[in-house]
Amino acid sequence: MLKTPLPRSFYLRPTLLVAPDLLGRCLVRRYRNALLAGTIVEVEAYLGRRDPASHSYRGKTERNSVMFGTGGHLYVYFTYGMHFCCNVVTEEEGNGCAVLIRALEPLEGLPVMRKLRGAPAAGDDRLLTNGPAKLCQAFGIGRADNGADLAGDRIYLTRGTPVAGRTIGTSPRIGISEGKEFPFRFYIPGNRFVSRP
DNA sequence: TCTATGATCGTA
DNA sequence: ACGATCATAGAG
Repeated sequence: MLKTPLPRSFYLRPTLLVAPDLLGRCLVRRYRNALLAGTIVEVEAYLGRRDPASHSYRGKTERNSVMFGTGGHLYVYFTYGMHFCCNVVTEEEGNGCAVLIRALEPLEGLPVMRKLRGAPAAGDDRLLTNGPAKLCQAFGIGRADNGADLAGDRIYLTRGTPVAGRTIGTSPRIGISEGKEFPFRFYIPGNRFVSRP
């Protein structure tokens, strides 16, 4: 596995090209002294000001300001009073586009992930990272990581094993009330760590 | 100030 | 199906 971070140019493309291209890539996270890693198996695209399901739909606020920055940064938000979720910002400054990472297949650092997830994931490693809030907890991602540069050395993506376009599954996005008609969820069919089949 | 609600998860 | 639990945004 190549350990060098993907270049900035990877993220500066149209979001609907980047999102499926993230499948099979590897998320690497340095957490204290541990190295955590996982393969991305499920994502959702959010298309900025023209997308009613996007946090950036109503323009820039303090909460979503990272979304309006340059691609290649991490947008972390807090929701439902208890969960963090993380997105990869795409395209150029001002567009407000991002891709939500919804599920990972753990590769390295499983013992640390089990400790961070605690009892809810006991006895089944699928429960470590098969959801956007679960994977953030397993990787120790929180408020402090909002705005992190993916070209840095704390959190970044590596090339991994890209997935051929024709084998990618699509569906409507999960948990939204508007924009349900668009198939902007992308996943690896049959992978055990996808949040919903 | 005040209030409704959410890109969710775990338990029943 | 439902409760937990609170930051955020928009209204007043």
